[in-house]
Amino acid sequence: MPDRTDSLETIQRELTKFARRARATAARMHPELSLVSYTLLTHLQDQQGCRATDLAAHYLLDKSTVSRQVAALEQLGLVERRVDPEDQRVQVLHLTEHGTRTLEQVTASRRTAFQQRLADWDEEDLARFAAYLLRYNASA
Amino acid sequence: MPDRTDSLETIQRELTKFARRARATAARMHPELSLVSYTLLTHLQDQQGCRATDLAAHYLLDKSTVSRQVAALEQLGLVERRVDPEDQRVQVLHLTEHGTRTLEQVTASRRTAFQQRLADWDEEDLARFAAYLLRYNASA
DNA sequence: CGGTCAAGTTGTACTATACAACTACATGCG
DNA sequence: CGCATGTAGTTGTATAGTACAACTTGACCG
Repeated sequence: MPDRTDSLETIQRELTKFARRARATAARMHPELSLVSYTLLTHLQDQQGCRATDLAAHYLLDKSTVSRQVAALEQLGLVERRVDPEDQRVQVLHLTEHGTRTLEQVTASRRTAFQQRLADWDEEDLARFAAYLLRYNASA
Repeated sequence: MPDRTDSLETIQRELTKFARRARATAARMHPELSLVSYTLLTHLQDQQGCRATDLAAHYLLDKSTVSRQVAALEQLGLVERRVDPEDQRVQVLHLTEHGTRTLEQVTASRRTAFQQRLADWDEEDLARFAAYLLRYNASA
């Protein structure tokens, strides 16, 4: 078995390799929805709507970045803003019908890509890999 | 145990989460060396020098992108070009002394960050996680 | 030799991003 | 109440990274 240092080195190298490719791959797969846009939409879906500030905090993005991303998503008709009646400063963001459908399509095709890529993994390895990734990300 | 679909979903979600954060984290950690520059330098180190075209092919980047990255690294004195005597079109890229030292520093501090983050993982989990990442990336 | 191919550079454009300055609204204290 | 301070979001500006297309230079083959 490799020792601790070897494993750390490998983890670092392979995660880096993955990160480098991810955006480009995502962009090629879905020219219509960047990795960032995609994750913002999934967050809106999971949270059933949230504020721009929440997105910025959750994804460690500047609020100006989120503001522009949201503006673009709104232009595309994927997202809509509803002013919070409790606080006029706040815009609660929601997926539109079109946004929901688009997200479903992209999610489906991403899922297919992952399925193919992991087709020859057995169920136990998949479960363990998933658990490790969760644990890793949770430690951030 | 989660079923196959659950695991695939988790893997997809967690890898995406990681990818989204990686660049920003790397940038904060090492303002002097972006994730891309860092990986280009490590490739030069591993390969003991290579051509710009090789970098482009390996990292799925356009040759113009690599050309500019390399120009920047040369400006910083991290990389030098040596025209291949066999073929005047080719520039073989090498780390400079300064490049080697800078890369070592960044690598060391990245290693420390990973060590801290994975400090409470036991050796077996690390080895397995490393193996899964290797296997995953190899399937690309 | 001349045509075709390969390596690399440069022009141009676009996206994602940050930071700073600003507007609009909210809230709480004197 | 009314101003001070704080929060949500937008806009101006700048930068990095990237792609694609057009170009230059050199290699190689028939």
